[in-house]
Amino acid sequence: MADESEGETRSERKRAAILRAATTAFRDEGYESTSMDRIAALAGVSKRTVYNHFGGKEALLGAVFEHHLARLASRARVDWEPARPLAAQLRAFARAKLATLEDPVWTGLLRVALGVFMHHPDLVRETALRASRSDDALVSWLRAASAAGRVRVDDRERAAAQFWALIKGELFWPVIFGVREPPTPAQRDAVIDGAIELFLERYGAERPATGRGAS
Amino acid sequence: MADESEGETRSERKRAAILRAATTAFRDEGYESTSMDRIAALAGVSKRTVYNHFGGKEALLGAVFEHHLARLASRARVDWEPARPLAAQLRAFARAKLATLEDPVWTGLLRVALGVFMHHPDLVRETALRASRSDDALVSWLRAASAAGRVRVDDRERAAAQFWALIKGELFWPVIFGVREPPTPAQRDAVIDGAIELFLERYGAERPATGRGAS
DNA sequence: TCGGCACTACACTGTGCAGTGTACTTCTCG
DNA sequence: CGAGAAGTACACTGCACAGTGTAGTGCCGA
Repeated sequence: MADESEGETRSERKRAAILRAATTAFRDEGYESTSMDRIAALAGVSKRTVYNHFGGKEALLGAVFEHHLARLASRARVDWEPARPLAAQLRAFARAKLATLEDPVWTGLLRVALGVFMHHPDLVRETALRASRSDDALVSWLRAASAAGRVRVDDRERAAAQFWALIKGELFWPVIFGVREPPTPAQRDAVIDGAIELFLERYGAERPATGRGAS
Repeated sequence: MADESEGETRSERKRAAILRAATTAFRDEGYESTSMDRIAALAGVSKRTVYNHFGGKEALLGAVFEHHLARLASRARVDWEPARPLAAQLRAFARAKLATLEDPVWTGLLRVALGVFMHHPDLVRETALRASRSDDALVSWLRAASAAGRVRVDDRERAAAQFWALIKGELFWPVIFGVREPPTPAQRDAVIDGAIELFLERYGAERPATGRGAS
């Protein structure tokens, strides 16, 4: 939590405080309903300082968003490992991506940011591209697995999209939109396993028997 | 286009005009950026009249949303037909649901409404429930198909969720969020076919090859 | 033709907020 | 210590807009 406010310039400390304050304010109150005065107060900083650090309200939201995006980007990635069962590797993919879901700060913030960016098609597109960069990792993985003869996929893009659709459609969007409670780890794994089963039934090339590989 | 402004009370005509104006205004400008004055002007109606017909801004958005929801709800549904191939029936499901995507008024409006409702968890839940009512139709369909021995599905809810996740994940969310252009009919059908293929490979019982009887 | 309902024009309140300008204080670092 | 960068307090501009009150006008049905 308070691990980023140590041993820095006064300026950097202030900046961090503002970002933290803005994060919770935006998340809890929404964008429009959060005033810059409130953020300043919450950060224990003068309003002027907020404006000295960030161009304006919109820029501040952008900075907050970037900040957390970067924070989350430092999550593990998955590489092709010939020796490991396909299901296990796919599970790792899914878990890594869904790790963001367990970060309530992020989900709340994303909700708000989505609402705001929705009216900024350019921003959306740009940010979405960066966020879906990780989706591409699965494409590479599929290429490797395909070369190794472990999956039979002609259209890797589509297969990857399908996999993510299965995962996100059940676990991500419903949570983002508040239609569903965040899943328990057990539920989450059940969905992931279901998705992997569906996926490998079609694309997997190694099916031994009733290989519902219990790991 | 102008098919709902005929032969009605003056009051009803005005009301319709307001709804129409609000629709385009909200869709084009977003919720916050649209003033009631602007809607009134656009509808060729005095601001006071707007307030006489609708409680306030939020209520107006609600009414607009309801209006179009009702308009779209008058779309075809799909029933279990033993004689028809599974794939064809599923395709009908998918097409019916995606018909809304071809209504640009609706997508634009949904975008805005999502942004607003995002801060109203109760409203979201209620509306989402109504909107996902149609998902349930697939569950019933699966029950019938299962009883007829044409599919082997234990968890129908999950299977239905997976199907919709496949469809929406590739065609719905990306369009709503403006990450992707609306698909051409050809692209749309390609995705649908891909989803159906994946789905039936696992759940279809009329498939010759990879039989996983197990039960 | 007349009564009343719906609509209009418009002024007006009240608020909330983004963003700025400035004189003053505090911190930090050489 | 001393200078300058950064922060503070606060007053203030300007605006946009939701929502209301009212006095008058047009419309529609009986």
